[in-house]
Amino acid sequence: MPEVPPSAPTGDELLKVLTALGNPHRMRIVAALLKNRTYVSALAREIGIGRPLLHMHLQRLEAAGLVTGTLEAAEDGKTMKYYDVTPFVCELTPHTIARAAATLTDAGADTDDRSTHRSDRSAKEEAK
Amino acid sequence: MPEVPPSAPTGDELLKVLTALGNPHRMRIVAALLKNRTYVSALAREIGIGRPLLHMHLQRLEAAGLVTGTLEAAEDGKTMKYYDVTPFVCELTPHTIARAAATLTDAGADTDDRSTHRSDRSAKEEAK
DNA sequence: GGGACCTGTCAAAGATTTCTGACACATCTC
DNA sequence: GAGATGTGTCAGAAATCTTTGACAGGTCCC
Repeated sequence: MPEVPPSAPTGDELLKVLTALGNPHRMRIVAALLKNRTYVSALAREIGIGRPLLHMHLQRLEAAGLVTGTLEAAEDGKTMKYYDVTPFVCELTPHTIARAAATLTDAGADTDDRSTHRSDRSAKEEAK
Repeated sequence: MPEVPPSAPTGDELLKVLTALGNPHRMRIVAALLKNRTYVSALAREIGIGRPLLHMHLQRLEAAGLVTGTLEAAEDGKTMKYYDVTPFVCELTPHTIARAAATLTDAGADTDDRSTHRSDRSAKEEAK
């Protein structure tokens, strides 16, 4: 989905993007990185959060394909990890969502369909 | 943000939309409602989840302005709540995110800026 | 009245996400 | 070596989200 030409994302891809972006810290991270790329420690100071926490957020964003990190050696020999934002484009409309929802993997849950759902009294029927 | 002409959403609005959409069930709900509007109980059966759960998800979607529910009286006198999807449009790009992030309220947290952050040993300095 | 629908709400359990404080390792400078 | 910087990881607490079962009310039909 991170490609510049807006292609139809699979359900799981879009879901990952949405959950990645649906967090104030991560929105600010994208904003900060768009303004100017930096390395982890500097970014942590700029945003005002701890480094382990930022690390986790960056991983989430990178897993969704929204940012990319590269290890680079500074002139003084220190290795630092610089992050850049991916120029993603994603149109969010009912249609887009529906299209994506059709290809949702639901990974991690039962993939079968035996009806063991319902909760109310309106459940005991339906077997007849 | 739910307006048809894509206006710039505030940070909190966009955040609400993203967290609302970032859930497989809610994506399927939007998809199902786009195909044809229904009432809560029928939708619960169609999606295959319990009614109280669906109720919660619908509330979340409605709070984000993505769907709207209306109580309607059927011909036989039963009152049922029909839901429709709002024709929202939302362009998701680094720029959009950055723009929204600038107006993030961060409601529910400290709104001041006294530096009580950082975690590593790399924190004890910075005051000098 | 009893049964089949509809609506809503609540409390508690379960599962995830978020956050923090260590820890370990590296290089460069004094 | 000590101190300041950078990297990464881990375990556990804290907060949030998701899910379920039970309960409340309503109308209609036999």
